[in-house]
Amino acid sequence: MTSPYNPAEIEPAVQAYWEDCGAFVVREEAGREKFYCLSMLPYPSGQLHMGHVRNYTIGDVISRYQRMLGKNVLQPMGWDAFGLPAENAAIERRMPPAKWTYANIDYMKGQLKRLGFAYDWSRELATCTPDYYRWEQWFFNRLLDKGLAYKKMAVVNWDPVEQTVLANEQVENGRGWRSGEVVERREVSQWFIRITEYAEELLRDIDKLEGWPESVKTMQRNWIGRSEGVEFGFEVEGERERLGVYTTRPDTLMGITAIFVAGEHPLAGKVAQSDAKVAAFVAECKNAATAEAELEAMEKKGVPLGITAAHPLSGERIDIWAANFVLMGYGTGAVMAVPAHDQRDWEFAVAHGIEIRPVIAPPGDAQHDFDQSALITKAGTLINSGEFDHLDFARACDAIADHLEKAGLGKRAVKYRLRDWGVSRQRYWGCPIPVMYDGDDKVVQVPDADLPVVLPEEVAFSGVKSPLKERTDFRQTTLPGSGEPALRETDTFDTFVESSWYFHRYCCPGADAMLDARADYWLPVDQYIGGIEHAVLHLLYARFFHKLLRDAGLVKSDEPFTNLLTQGMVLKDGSKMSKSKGNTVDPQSMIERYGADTVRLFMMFASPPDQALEWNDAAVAGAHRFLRRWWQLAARSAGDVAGAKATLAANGWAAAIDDPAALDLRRRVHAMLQKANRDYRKFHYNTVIAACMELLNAMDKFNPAPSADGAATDGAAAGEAMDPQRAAVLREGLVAMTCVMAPITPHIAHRLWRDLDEPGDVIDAAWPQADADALRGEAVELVVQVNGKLRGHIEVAATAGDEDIQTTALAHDKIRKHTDGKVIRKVIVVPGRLVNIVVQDA
RNA sequence: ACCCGGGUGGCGGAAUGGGUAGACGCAAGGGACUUAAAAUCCCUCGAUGGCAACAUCGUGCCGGUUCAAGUCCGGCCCCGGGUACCA
Repeated sequence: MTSPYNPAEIEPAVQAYWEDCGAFVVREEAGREKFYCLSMLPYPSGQLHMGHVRNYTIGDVISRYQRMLGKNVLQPMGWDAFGLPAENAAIERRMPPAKWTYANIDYMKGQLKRLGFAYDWSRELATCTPDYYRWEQWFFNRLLDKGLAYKKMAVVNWDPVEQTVLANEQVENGRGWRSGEVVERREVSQWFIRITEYAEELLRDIDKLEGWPESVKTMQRNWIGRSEGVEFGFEVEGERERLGVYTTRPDTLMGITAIFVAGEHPLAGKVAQSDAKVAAFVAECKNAATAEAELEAMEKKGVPLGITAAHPLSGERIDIWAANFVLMGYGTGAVMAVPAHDQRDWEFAVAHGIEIRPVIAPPGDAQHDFDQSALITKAGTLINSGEFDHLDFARACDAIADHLEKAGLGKRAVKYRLRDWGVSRQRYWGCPIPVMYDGDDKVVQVPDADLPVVLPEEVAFSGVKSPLKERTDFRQTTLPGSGEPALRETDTFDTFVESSWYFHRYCCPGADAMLDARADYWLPVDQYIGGIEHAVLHLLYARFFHKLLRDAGLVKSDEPFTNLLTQGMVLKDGSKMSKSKGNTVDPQSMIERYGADTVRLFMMFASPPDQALEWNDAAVAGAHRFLRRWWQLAARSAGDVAGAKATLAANGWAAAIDDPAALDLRRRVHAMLQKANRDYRKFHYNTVIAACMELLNAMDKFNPAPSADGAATDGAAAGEAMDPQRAAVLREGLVAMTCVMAPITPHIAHRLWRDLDEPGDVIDAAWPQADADALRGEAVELVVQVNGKLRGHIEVAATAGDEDIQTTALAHDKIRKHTDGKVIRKVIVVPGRLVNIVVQDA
């Protein structure tokens, strides 16, 4: 027990013990409360980075804590193994992506094990294995059956570096999320999944996600982008079809003084055939589309088409313009312009001399200068709108919408910003989309019995173009039934498809189906932990997929993640750790130097999980110092305390202890427990650790290390056995601290638990509760204020009444100094806290 | 522009539903031990004035509510993140 703290010896031994007894392998147990704790699975890039370590430490602390609360805890881990980096690495190293990926998984798994995470490795999965993706292909067949997956030509975001299509979610500021290159627009035949079919439910159910951060919910709401409005048409001279527009402000209908259509709008195209100026503008819009992203604020440009439309209510002739800011992809590609009440329309109108016609009076008596800006309000009442004058916003919208509907000119409509999910990728290293094409290029499903469509792993991979196109053994196949020749699809799925259901599959390892009944035992996930960067992408797709699975009868719940914790970034020198910035710290070197417990402790101590964490080498050493002091205190506090414990327990601890220092220490032990219990629930591990450090400082003073000359600095002389009562109280503190620290630093806790003669393993110890009796002191210290300023402290009996407290406070020397010669107006007593004496000059 | 966060010592960060601002740790300074260094231990550590006791100021800025405001209310400023011609 006197050996120095040596994590290099302790940690592998404890990990081997856990592995040998299958400590973290779990089964479904009917009637026992379950807890499914999930961390976002890593991409096997080669080695863990600090972001992973932080994410997985948080998940592990939560899992181990929940286990000590008595729950049946599932904490799985796996690999998001398909994706582009494997292809890049393959080109660089001239090895197949599969080989590179599996080698990385192997190495990173070793790193995770070295960190001591309590994973059930028997459920491990890698998304690139046919065992996994065959069910994805099977499910795609179900989506095809239901018409929820379909193929269409579409203008797509084309990443010129990655040579592939990107989803809208993967385009950031007009650039590819991974390549950072400006995205081009191309028309390609693509596979889509009908997420828009679920837009309403995905939006509505956000309200159920009480355990999610508000920020993430807001981002998802904005992304889905629901709006309510009216769709209606304008009669256009010389056109049979009406020109449809969509508006969320039908109340401003009488203020329309122009109509704007997109450059790609058919009407603009038609006029362009005979009008060179319009033709030039349309061409400019098309070219600008590519460069659009590069221009921070593009100039608002437009040309008149030289044709007019009839206002649906007044019949007035209104000019139609082509304008570069109207998007063909949203609404109808045409908008009504109300320059008086829309800032963008106002700017365009001012630049092109279009009439600004106010139809809303400013609220109250306010005046508005339409030469300065548009009047944006929903608070005014209508003017210049005939029969609709004097109506407020809500009534005007209703009345005008009713009018349009009755006249058959339009109808109320709900629109979403959300687009269907494009899942085709022109990449090799992904899950093959399980379809084929017959001689007429018609889509034919691969029968379930022929799944999986296996991706060939031994490939010569030299360039960016998918080797699948050249592999005739993969490409050429035959039609089911007839045996006629057919060609396989060579596109693969977006890797977000795999990561949308991996946590379902964790529940059902080895199932000879996509999922089985076990899924509903574990799901929904009780706690999900991951990076904020997935607020929309992954978390929206996963919610969507869960609903698809539900509607296929595979799960029962509506939402997959009950609670979500988004951890903050790991920073170094104020900016995010990244290879490109060259400010990374390798977790491996830290583990080798200090041990896993120190790295985990620092991660949890430096800041709360949802905030950014600043890496600090010196503070890591400080965390290590704490573990060493704890270890040493435990070592010199060993010895048999069973007898004293039994005596104290029999008589009631609080009543039986007569040593005031022991009584005080015991109060501190239980104060720590009270704080730890409260803060564990809030994920405030930094303050839990601070409370343990405080307790350690107190215990260190209670049983100090002998000084060099052999004499103890306080209390009993060195070598002399400690008073049994004191020893028992100290032991209680050490045991409590070991429990509380166990989820954070599980290796040292495991070893000390044994050394402290506690039964079983600390991973299964019952979570300790604070003893109210221990917290109740004989006396309490109160703060005394005069006019809100701190002037002194008094000690009163815990049972003292307000009268006594007041008398004691007023009698205090320092207080009298501040109250003498003054009139006492009021005395406020806050029980257990303070006394405030309000005085006034006489 | 809009929507979320957030501004507290030299630094990371604490502070139950208004109730001792700066817990805990890091860094720094001083001291002990040591031939020396490392390690360890002890002390100091928001600002200003004072030998000191102590006093005054202090949680981005201005104002308000209250016996009492980092915390609540109103108005601004700054930083981080997200979304943006969305009709």
